[in-house]
Amino acid sequence: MESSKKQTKGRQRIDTSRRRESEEDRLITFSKRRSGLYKKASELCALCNTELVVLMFSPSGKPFSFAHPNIDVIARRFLKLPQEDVTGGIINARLRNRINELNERLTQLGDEAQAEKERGQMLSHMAKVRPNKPLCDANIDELSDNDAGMLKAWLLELQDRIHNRFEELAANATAYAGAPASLVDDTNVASSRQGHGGMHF
Amino acid sequence: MESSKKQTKGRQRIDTSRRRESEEDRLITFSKRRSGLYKKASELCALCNTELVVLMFSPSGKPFSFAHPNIDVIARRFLKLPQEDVTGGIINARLRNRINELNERLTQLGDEAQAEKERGQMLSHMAKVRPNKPLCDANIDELSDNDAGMLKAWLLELQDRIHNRFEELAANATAYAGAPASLVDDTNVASSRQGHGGMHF
DNA sequence: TATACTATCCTTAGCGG
DNA sequence: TCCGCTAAGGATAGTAT
Repeated sequence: MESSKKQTKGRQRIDTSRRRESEEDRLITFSKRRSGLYKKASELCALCNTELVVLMFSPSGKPFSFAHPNIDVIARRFLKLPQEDVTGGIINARLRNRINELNERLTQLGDEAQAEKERGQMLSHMAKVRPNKPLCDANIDELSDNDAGMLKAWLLELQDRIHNRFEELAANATAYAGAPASLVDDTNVASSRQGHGGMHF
Repeated sequence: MESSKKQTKGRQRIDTSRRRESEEDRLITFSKRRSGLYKKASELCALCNTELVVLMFSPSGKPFSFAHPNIDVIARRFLKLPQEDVTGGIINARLRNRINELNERLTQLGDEAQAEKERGQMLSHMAKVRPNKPLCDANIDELSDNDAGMLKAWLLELQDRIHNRFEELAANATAYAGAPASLVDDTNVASSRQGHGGMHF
């Protein structure tokens, strides 16, 4: 057949240091690369027995997270899939996508407007706590060159930020969540914990 | 030339779901893939204007971290490199390695034995705080399926863990650090903060 | 909006210095 | 231990659905 014309342009080079122009492009790229990052993270966990947490905010301000190696085991239990692995590996592509979905639902407790609002609240809170220390993104690096005391101070600050963020999220979660907490059987969840065994961190 | 024999075997397929057998292999793989993960993270930050934190523990128990997009700017400032980018991009391979080194030094405040000791202390502490909730790796996923209140509880627990870990690290840091904190000019660092401008998270 | 496809670009396993 | 090299494997930009 003379249809030797390429079906697609294939992957094109982009400047990975420059922000994507279009908001839509940014969202698509974020979604794809977030999946890629999760995969890399989980592979690192599996290959090196590493414990790992990723926290991030999407371009639209939504929080996302990934945590730990054993997430696939938990996901199987949650998804009511058999624990034995028919593929011979720990995880396949489709299941991984399901896991990513779970990770996303895990932290999508507020909408974009809410996230922006919280961001403003956190900034003002931080200004109150340490008015002479702006605590910009740089601090972790700048502080690290000093001593453990300052690193500790930064971490306490980070804890405070996280705490306040999720205080807000928790306060407004009922309105956002599809079902109230009372519909979930807590004892059922608690009992399902016993079979896990491995405890790290 | 008849020397068409391959110089190396090139990249070989490995099972990314199975732990590397050799301790040395695990360390090498961890080092390489940690760099890769940092690169992916920084690209995601740059491309999508995303704010991002990665916390991880190496196979030997050492903590590592990566934070935020502007890390390269900060690293340049810290390394006393010119802010203008001669390569046209934000960052090149060599500089990225320097940044990774900084990230590593940032969190390498205790040796392996110390980390193990702390781990034990944290576990006993956690057992005291919530004796009926083992708080295994699974919790973040299990809790997420319930409601924001439980997610918040998990995060508070995580804060507690981080807090205790770094309380210990801070207490023992002077003995480990190469130089006492007084050798570092804090005012110099503080003044260098002003030029940063962007403040996120 | 998320998923599938594919050509192309990028990452990295295995070695060597 | 960390650096660089090479080639094979893997991730993904653009596209269509």
